[in-house]
Amino acid sequence: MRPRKRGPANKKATLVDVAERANVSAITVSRVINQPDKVSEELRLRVQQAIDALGYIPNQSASSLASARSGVIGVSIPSLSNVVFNDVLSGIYDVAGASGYKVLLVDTHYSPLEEERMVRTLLSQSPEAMIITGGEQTDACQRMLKNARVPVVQMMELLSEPLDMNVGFSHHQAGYAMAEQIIAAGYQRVGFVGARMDKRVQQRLAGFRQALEERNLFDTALVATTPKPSSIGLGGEMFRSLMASTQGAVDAVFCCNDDLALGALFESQRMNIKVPEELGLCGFNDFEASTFVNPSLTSVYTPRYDMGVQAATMIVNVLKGEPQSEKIVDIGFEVRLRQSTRRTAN
Amino acid sequence: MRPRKRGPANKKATLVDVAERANVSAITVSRVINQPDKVSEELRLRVQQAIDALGYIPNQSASSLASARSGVIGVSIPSLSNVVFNDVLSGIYDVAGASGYKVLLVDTHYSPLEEERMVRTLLSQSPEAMIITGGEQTDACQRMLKNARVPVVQMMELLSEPLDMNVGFSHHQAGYAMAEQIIAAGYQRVGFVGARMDKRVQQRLAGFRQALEERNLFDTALVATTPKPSSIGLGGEMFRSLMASTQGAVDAVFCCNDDLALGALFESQRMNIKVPEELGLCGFNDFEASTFVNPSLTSVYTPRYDMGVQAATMIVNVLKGEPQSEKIVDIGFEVRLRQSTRRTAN
DNA sequence: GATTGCAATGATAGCGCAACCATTGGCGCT
DNA sequence: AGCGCCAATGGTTGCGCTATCATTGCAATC
Repeated sequence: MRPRKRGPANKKATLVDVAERANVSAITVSRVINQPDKVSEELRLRVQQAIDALGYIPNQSASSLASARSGVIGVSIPSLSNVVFNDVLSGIYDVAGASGYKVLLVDTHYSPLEEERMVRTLLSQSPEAMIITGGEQTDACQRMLKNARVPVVQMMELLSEPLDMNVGFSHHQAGYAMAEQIIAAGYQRVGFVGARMDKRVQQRLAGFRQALEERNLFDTALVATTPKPSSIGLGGEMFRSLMASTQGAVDAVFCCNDDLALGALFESQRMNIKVPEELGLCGFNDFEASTFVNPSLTSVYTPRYDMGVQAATMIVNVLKGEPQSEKIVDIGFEVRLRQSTRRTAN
Repeated sequence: MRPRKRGPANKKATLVDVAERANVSAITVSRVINQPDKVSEELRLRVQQAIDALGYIPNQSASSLASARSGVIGVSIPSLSNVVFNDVLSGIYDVAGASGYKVLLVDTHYSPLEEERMVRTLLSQSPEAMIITGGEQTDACQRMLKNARVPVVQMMELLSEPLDMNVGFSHHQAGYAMAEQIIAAGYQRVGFVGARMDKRVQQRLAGFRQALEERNLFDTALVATTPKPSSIGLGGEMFRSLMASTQGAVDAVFCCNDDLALGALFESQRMNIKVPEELGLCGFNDFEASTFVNPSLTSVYTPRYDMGVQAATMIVNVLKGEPQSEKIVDIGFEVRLRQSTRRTAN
């Protein structure tokens, strides 16, 4: 390599440049940045001055390489556009940021193959820990994660055999609980509307189905699903088509999330179907709108922000070397009954 | 440093390990990874085999350090929980991902000081480009960005003096246009409900105000603002309190975004105020719910996904060395009139 | 048949930083 | 006084990779 040109401010300043200017050794500059209490007040000020004067910004690549610490937590989620992950990410960012970690985020578009590619990308950044979604990684992906020898949290759902740590709740139980409540509210012919149909949605459906089967109320004809991504518009469409195909032989509908449920609710208004009197309606995740819409929408609250906080906290604690309390955390859920299932008659 | 222990798989595999196993030089392995066409078929296969066998994952820190290319685009947004940025991020991620760039994302919580801190963090990762939000960076922050000598896109709004590139639309014009439409629909006493009141919301308000003032319709008493973050719940509260404080002397309300507007709409339903007959209502950003709610909500559509795509595309083109068409792109907006301002009488 | 050109591969030398160990000097203790 | 100790600072080395410049061998050219 050619000797570097030494023109004026030709290149970004390095540790050595700062050291020269402050008339100290490079390692002292490094200490000023990373372990300021190990440096005398006087030197620290002198060095800080040189840093400011040169506009020095440490090169994290070099630091990572030399110290084997990147300060990065890799996070993989299946969808950036699904609002559910916003809240989770907020929790992760808040905790990670407060502990000085950077978050490198990737979107797998609900594809295990893309997830594998993305995890490889993340691992090449030498993250100190990983937070990933669910448990449907490819074998190769799981192997990579194990070889990486960093703490891993799988979040969003409870797993029977997590790779390492796990925080989530049982989507099966949640689906079951919601179904029970619908029935308890007096509805009998309960339909299901589901989109995307990823693993977690399937589990909700399974829970729902079990609750109904136990009471001999389950009817496949009342279940409508699609691999398309959820949206309010889709919820409306699916609702209308379910009502048509069943010729109204449905007295309640459980939507696999609140987008669909809101769409169904708005559509039912246009169809002049009275909710909750003629039809019960409920969703999942409890978005803010569900509280405020008229009638307010029954839903299953999922502690998404807390889940993100929990995931990041587990990571940070392990990285700090603190004793680990729990490897698996059930963050729970909460059925929130509102007007949309409050059948007055019956 | 001590000689590294050579136990079995004691450490993660390196380029050299792969090279030894494949019986080639290290640089050849590097080529197999980065410029496969420069290596003969035979060697390429042999090396690939070794890579797979060892589960080798390149160390991006070392690569960045040696090549001065990180493959990272730094992105700074003011809020992770504001859904508006979801769409923008989706666009950025789609384009960046397709071009092989990683995205390092930070959240500044609408604070210029935190933004400065976060930009410093981003720059320490040697990003090849930066995408940041708006133009209210601190002086120090702007200086850092200039010294970094990487392409920078400021997005979300049009700036008179962008640091480098700029993509957005005029919030002033958008506010003005919406106000014009409200008036054209026959409303006269138009209120404004705004939350967060960041620069862009202020510009919307300024545009709104100008349109009303030009017609002698502006009345400060009808403007309600708060620094709190927007939400549906807040929209309901602010609407109710505006109606109370003005004793109903308002015949339309422009909310600075759709969260507030939906909250206001739901609240108006509970207050038995007929929209659009007794009251016109409109929002901003055009969330999906606005299309489907009853009555459907007039709003200003903002091309958020496209804006993300545009920002990332500009970056990628510059990085590719392609001739740059435009440094400043006005991505536009579109007033979408719906039922909530469709006054039947008058 | 000698020359040129190019494709394929290798050797060497850093990139900027921090781990490690060494050195210095001052302090408290017996 | 002599010893050990610790705080403050520095010198050297190497983290894992790629830019750069060889080197090799072979085909195409006249």
